[in-house]
Amino acid sequence: MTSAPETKLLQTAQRLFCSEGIHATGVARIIREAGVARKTLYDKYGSKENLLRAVFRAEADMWFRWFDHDLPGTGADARGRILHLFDLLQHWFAGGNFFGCVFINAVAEHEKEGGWVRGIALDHRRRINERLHGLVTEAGIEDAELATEKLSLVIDGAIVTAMVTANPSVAAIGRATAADILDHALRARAH
Amino acid sequence: MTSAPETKLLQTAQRLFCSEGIHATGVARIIREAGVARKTLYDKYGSKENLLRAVFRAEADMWFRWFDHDLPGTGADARGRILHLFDLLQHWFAGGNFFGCVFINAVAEHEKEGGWVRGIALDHRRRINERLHGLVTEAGIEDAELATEKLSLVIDGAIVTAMVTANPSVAAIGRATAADILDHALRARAH
DNA sequence: CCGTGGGTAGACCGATCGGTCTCCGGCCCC
DNA sequence: GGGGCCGGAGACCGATCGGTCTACCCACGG
Repeated sequence: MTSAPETKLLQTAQRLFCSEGIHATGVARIIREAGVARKTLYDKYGSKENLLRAVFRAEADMWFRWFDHDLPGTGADARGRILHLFDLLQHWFAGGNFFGCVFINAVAEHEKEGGWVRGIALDHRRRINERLHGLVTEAGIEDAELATEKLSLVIDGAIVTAMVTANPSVAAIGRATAADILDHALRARAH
Repeated sequence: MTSAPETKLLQTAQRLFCSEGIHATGVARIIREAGVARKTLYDKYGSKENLLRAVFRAEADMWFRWFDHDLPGTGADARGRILHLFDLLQHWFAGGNFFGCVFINAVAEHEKEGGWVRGIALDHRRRINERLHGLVTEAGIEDAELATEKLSLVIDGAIVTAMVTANPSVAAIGRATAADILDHALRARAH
């Protein structure tokens, strides 16, 4: 199993990178709040940048646990699972350690032309949208690409709004907007 | 009139803060690309933080030119003006100097508990939503608060998605989503 | 009982940070 | 034509940055 200092570093970095900002978080603070020696961080991760990459992986894992475990576990139909995704978002927002999506925040504070961060965020977004597209198609929506892009945009809007306002209930606004999108798309099919 | 070095500094900071990140942009780079002396920056703005405040003011001014000049100038009805806002967003995204909203980006890379940045972003958001609420009410929508929150969320989603993907046409996705929201709200009124 | 490996504590490095200061060139107005 | 001032060039400051390295501690297996 992974050693205790390693996971402690990952969790501390995940919290600090989002709540304080990545550039604003010094290595000294990470190791102090993780209760770990400086050398241990560099033994385990090699650099602050690699630690950030590990945080990316951890947040991506959370999303795919949602798609591959939590959502199928509800037993709901495709439309219900899409809407339930916003309940999972609300739970995330309300968890007390939510300060935005680390992918979005990282893109915001890194160079956007030619940097490596945006590429990772784009890949993450692509993989999320693949899962969304599957649900949308299963729901019987004709223009699945359009509906997927709309839902993806609403999800990002909910995440950013929750970060700025610190109000978890914006997920319910996103849920209602998603319902508008799905209703519109399914009504179009009924023609 | 404001002196040339002052506006040059503001424009350079606006571009660099968004394209490279605020913390990642050093004062040395700002003055180099602005072609201005270090002393001039501190004579005009006093600190990097105050320069950031000026960038906040400049971006807020853009939004209120939209609401108070551009949108009324279209002559469209309230629903049409709400949708036209997304055309303005698309023009903003496609301008070549778009790397996200400086308010959102600044919140993303600053401390979110007890910091001054989030307060400024919240105030900006409140003032935008006031204008949105006026348009939504004028469009004859019953639950104006809900529709306003939905539209605000879609706008933020479009901004963030455009930042990550560098694709201006996501504004059209936002426009179509806004149409779904308005249609749903206006159909509810027809009952 | 001793050796080894994982971990802590913390000194230390060069680079860069935001901010202050001095010096000097050139332009404008009396 | 001369004095005042705006602003460019850049040296300089203490603090902090990410990263390296040494010394020591301690638990565990032969």
